[in-house]
Amino acid sequence: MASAKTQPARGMRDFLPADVRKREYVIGVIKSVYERYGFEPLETPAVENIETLMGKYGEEGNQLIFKILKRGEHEKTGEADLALRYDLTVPLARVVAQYQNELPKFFKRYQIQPVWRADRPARGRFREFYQCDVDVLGSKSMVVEAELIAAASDALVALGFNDFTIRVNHRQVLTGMLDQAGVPRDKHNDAVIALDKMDKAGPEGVAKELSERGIVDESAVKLMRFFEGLAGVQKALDLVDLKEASDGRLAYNADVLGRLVEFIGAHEIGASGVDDLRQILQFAKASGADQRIKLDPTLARGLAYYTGAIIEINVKDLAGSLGGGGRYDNLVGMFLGRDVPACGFSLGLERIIVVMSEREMFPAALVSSPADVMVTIWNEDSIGESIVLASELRSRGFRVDVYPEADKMGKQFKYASSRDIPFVAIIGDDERARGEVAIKNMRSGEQRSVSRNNVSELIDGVDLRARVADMRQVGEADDSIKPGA
RNA sequence: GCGGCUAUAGCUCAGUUGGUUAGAGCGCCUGACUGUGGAUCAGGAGGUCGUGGGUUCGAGCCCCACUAGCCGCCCCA
Repeated sequence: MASAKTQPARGMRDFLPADVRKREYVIGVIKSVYERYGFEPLETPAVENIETLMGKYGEEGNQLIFKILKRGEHEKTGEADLALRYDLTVPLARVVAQYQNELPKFFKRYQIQPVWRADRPARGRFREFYQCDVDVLGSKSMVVEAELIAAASDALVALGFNDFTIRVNHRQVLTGMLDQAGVPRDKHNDAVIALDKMDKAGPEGVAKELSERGIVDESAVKLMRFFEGLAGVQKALDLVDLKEASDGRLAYNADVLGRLVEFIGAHEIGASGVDDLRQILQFAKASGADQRIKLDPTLARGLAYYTGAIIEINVKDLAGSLGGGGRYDNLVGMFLGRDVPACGFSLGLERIIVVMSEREMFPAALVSSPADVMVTIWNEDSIGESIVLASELRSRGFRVDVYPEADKMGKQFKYASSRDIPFVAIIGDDERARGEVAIKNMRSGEQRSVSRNNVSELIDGVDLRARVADMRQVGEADDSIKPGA
């Protein structure tokens, strides 16, 4: 037999049962939090017309779109007319433009589906991956930003995260800062890319890159002085012994806001951006999410469609982000010809899973066995009886596996053991003669016989509803499992 | 797209300056155990050393290309 390549395509993955359980658990938690915020579900096709996607993500984004060649007689032209969706935001904008009359004035939707990018795979980065998006369309109010931040924050907390940072910036603030520093508009992109590397490359690295990207020294010095000022604030706060770490965060944000006002001054666009940030902090305070927020004037984000606030969530042990989003007030306009204000946020499922696995944050119940009870088969003649017993147990709510062959008892027990099934039911000749069934508790090793009607008495400690409820709870340290188990 | 590292049994890895028949642990299968898993013991299966070329009397080892994976850059969820 010829052995073919069995790996999935590059950057794509198969999900075995344990993987799927983890994924469904995370999706379930996120979904329930999103619904608690009044978001409604939406699904869109994997494939979009290529014009729908092209030009929405910037130059780099265009290259990373998975394109689908024309089919049939046009295939040989090598042209593409369809493409796999690159994110969930642009399809949403299309949907809103298409169904504007059927959707509510303020459309709050969540969408958890895969997207595809022809990117190079890396840790936490795949070519097919799930995004968990929430977006609000129809309002320019910063209440939207604050609520999205609170929802994403709640979702992460519900999954057991407590150390994430929600970085917030604003496209208009970036514009204001760069204008005030005297950076010409056509160099804004270059400057932003350089500034974005502040946390990795440090001030020296950024200064060097600014100069390499053709930002004149005078502008660069103004910018660097500002950011060194911010770093100084952070350093000073680190030295103070605060009661709560979040107090430092709040003090820092207040200070940054003040410095931005000062730096941007009367610059109209910039000042309105700073005002947005002020409001976001104010509204986020009401939900308590402000303690997670860190204003970060170096945050850039690559997607071309953002117009206002930009948001990104980070944890220390992951180079990339756990999620990101922002305001995109004129993306819908590209489809509709009339702007609809919008803002959204996306959590990256794969990255959340990478970090949760490494930190062993998944609840133990997740890796539990595929069944509560396995019914053995005594011999060929008793197969029917085993199936009847399985049906009885299933009707009582147990998850029941029937060993499919009349194998040696040892084999059957070994199989149940290897699958971590907690109870094994046996109806052998003796049991049958007495109208009983033997139940062995595989954890304790104890085995007892009871009449068929009382079987469930011996299968204790198993309650599907309790298990599901347990899974939904925030994972505690001693409630966790080994990754990859 | 760029730079570095890696690829040997199902898994984790040894493998000497290039030299007969490539090893270990774990796992798997069989038996000790005619109605019972985990522990122990005995035995067994499983590798064209990622793929393709090259150097050499001889390559798991050296060289080249390709593929896949990891780390960094770029970008991103």
